[in-house]
Amino acid sequence: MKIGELAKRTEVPTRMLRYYEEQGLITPQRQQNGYREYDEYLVDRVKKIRGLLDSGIPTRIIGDMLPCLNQPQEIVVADPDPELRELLVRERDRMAERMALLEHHCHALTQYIAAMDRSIDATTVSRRPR
Amino acid sequence: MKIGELAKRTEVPTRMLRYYEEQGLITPQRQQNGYREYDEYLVDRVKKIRGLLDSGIPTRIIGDMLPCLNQPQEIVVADPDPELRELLVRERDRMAERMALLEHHCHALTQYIAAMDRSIDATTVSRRPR
DNA sequence: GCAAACCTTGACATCACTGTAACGTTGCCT
DNA sequence: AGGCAACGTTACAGTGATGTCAAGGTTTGC
Repeated sequence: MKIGELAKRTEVPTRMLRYYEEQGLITPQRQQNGYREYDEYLVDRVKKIRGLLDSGIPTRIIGDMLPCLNQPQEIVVADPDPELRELLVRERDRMAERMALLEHHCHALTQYIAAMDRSIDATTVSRRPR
Repeated sequence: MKIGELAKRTEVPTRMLRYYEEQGLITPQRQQNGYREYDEYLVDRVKKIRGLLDSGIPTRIIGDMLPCLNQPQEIVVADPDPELRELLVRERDRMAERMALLEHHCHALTQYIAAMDRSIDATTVSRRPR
């Protein structure tokens, strides 16, 4: 498929698809006219890349991780590089930290919003004609 | 306290403290010699800023949110600006989304690491002298 | 009084986008 | 066949948060 279709299916703008290619995360074929030609399996791959970037993992590291996350179901690791394992553990722990933080701020915001709503309520009530 | 001490206590590099000031998130006093002088309460504030930035909130929006999150215990909202409420809800929802994503990838990574460990185990066993 | 440690501003670099300009290709309609 | 919209291409510039470094002033400790 061409870049536009992939963009639609992954909800990742074409601009970024080209960027990921520049960063070596995907390497589509080329048609004779120079258009990029994307294989089906890249749909999943792009979604994965987005997820990882959203989790704060830099492209450089994503490049190392992608082959790992490609494993379909039964995960069998060919070459259990201990250095890569270290990297993955570190990143996972950082993810966990970020989650905890997010949770905290999420909660704080929710409370504040609730307080705002109560305040709006009160204002309405006090303004009610008697 | 001076910028170095604040940096140490918050684990935020001095570069960033100056940047946050540039963005209007903190406004320290100045000593006669031009050195920045930070009040105690800024320690918490800076930590909050970091947390929010780590959650993916841009400084522009943090500026609007900070007064809200400052509320000590009993949250009372003076001026319940509905536009601000909208903003907060949007950001909170985005936070929730990001949390879900993080959780998913965290889980995937954990599984992969476990698979690596099993693989290492197997290798070790198969290599064990009989 | 001198060096190390700290502070100042300013400039340039990086990373992940994001926008836009300038231009080529394809598909469709009349 | 002409024309035009939709789609593709590269290339360069800008942004936001951050890193790094240079050149210089201030403080502190020996």
